[in-house]
Amino acid sequence: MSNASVFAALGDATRLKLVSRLQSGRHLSIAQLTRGLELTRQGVSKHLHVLEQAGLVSSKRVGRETRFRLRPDRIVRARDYLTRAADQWDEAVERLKAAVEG
Amino acid sequence: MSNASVFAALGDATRLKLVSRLQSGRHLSIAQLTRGLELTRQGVSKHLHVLEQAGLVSSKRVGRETRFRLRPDRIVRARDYLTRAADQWDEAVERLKAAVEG
DNA sequence: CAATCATGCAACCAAAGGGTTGCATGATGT
DNA sequence: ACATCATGCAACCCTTTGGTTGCATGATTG
Repeated sequence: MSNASVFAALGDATRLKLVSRLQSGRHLSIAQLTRGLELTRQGVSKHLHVLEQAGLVSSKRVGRETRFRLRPDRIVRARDYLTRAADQWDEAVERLKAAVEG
Repeated sequence: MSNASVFAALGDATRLKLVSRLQSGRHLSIAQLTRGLELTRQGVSKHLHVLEQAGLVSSKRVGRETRFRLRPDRIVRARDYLTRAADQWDEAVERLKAAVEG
């Protein structure tokens, strides 16, 4: 929900890998996402739940498997937050410079 | 250092507030940064250390106080990472669309 | 229907995190 | 010199987190 929880969800190497793998645009099952990670299926499942709680991912039951897909809107929101942060810093520094020179 | 540690550092409401306050562009002491936060000075000090370890902030001793300033380069790097993530997702979805239609 | 596959749920565990208090130290102001 | 201010360091505490194992359940396949 909040920006902090989105950043917290991204603040784990395993979860970043999951997000990266979901950038293929496809719906992937937990078993598929577990492939290649040095981690049990349940561990991966927990990470996916964290990503879902943060709104970065959504899930849909398809038969006996649960498919996950990326929700890029939250990523875009987080990116915009950082863009504004960087811009505000630039502006503040410009103001300070002007104040010193003036 | 890594992207994950930068996101992890940003994944806390208190640390986001500290970053926000440092966007003024000035060097602020721990005591100044503690003002207005419902938290002890030592708590704030720990958070600042986390931000510094992640490279989001740097510190300099000035007399009896330690001043912190923002290092926007790491923020920009994190923003660029999210930008690429969103772009790659868009491209992947376009490819999937084309494959379905074709 | 039986075997198997994908998952969820619960219990459990060690480690990390966020917070506090107490004390030591070095710089400032009177 | 003395009192004070800003900080660092260490110990401690409770909660969260990242990970596991074991078992139950619902879907698939033969």
